[in-house]
Amino acid sequence: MDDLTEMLKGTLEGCVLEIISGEETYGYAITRRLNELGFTDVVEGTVYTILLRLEKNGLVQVTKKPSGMGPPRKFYALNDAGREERERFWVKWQYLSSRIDKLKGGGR
Amino acid sequence: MDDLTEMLKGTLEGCVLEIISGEETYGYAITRRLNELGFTDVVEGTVYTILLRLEKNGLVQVTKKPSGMGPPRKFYALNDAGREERERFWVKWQYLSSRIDKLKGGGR
DNA sequence: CGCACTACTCCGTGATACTGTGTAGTGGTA
DNA sequence: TACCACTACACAGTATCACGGAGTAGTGCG
Repeated sequence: MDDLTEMLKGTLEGCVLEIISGEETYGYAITRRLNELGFTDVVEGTVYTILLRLEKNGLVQVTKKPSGMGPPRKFYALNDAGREERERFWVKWQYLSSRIDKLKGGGR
Repeated sequence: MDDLTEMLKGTLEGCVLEIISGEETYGYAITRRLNELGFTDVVEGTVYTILLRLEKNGLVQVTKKPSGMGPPRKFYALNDAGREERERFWVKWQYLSSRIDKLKGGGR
């Protein structure tokens, strides 16, 4: 798939929120998960900027744990604000995708 | 619907391509059409920057016509490159939306 | 000891939608 | 005439976001 970066703006953060909501996890693993899910070109640098942003915006709770497989990991879990933001994201996604699909189908 | 601007990045241009592909039209009318379609916050300034970009990238053919209802209008129509770009846009949209929906549904 | 893999940080870049302001043409109305 | 509303386009500046690249560290394997 050729370049999706522009299309991912605003949605990738929501995807990360969704992944975190499933289980407490960390940056490196989130990147691998996104790659598995078809977001093949998403790299670590991108995910870490999103995670720092989530932390700065108070949407996640962060816990540092030793790894055994390398440096310590920063585990992320959604707090209440994070769960609300995740809800808002899905509402927006639903809204947008329905409008786009309507436009595709003739826009009537 | 609260702010969709980030989510629109990369998709709004495709929407404009789709609208133009339906009929030769002009900036002001495209803005109204987008508003009707549910992209309520999209304003003229945004549409004109997209149209200028499409023209600069050689995806449209432009024809100036007098209006009778105000200043002359610049009508836009897709050329071959524009039709190809439109195709690529829908392929990308299909790819992205299917991945996101899969993630939403549990990501398996 | 070097290399691969894991794991995080940070600075800069490019693309995009948006904001605000300005210009201009037409028509209605007081 | 003077004013306003609606139509129609242009452009400079801003914010946000994903990404690239480089660097730092920890573990284990040959």
